[in-house]
Amino acid sequence: MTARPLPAGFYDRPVLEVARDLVGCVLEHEGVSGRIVETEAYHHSEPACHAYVGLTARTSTLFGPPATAYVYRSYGIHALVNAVCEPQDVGAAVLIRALEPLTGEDLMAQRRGRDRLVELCSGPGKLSQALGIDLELNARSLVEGPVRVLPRPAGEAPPTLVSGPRIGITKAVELPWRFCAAGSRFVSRPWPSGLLEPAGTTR
DNA sequence: CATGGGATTGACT
DNA sequence: GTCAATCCCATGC
Repeated sequence: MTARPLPAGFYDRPVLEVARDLVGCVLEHEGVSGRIVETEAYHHSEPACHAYVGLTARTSTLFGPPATAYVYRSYGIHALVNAVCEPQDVGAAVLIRALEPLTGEDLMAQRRGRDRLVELCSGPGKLSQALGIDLELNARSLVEGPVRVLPRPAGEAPPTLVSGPRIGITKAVELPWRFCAAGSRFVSRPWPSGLLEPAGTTR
């Protein structure tokens, strides 16, 4: 049987909670899917977030209802996928940064132009390419699809998390708002050894 | 209307 | 380690 997507209420919570809880869940688009192994949280109160500038044409999705996809173009080339969180009028989202491929690996490899499993979804630009997600899917529902997030498969234990600074930003670099499945080889970068820190022991 | 800066990736020294 | 590709959009004149 096919799992039902996470309900909208899952996203209508503090973005840091959602970022942690999304690790281990499954991102799916048209039969191609992967287990989420890396996320980052963004909130309009801090300058690394696009929503920091307030409501504009670009950020309207972020300030919209939770459980929608915020997809934007990065560096002119890549589409980055986020899950909008918190109530309407709060600009907050979780960036999906890496997946462990689960289904549709052949199509992923074809779209990516590479066949090594670890190179298919180990980065936010890579995974959107592998899943065939582009800017047209911005503002679409993550419950209704076509891009959906499914709960952690039944019987699967919640992953142990490690947290650390977010990648590739120049502002608010000190916030430890990146979350990875401990030990996963599918994350976008190897974990900095000095920053290993079980998320459960951080507050 | 012109400009500049990216929540990245892959190729290359 | 360095660096270019490439385009959306916020900002400022």
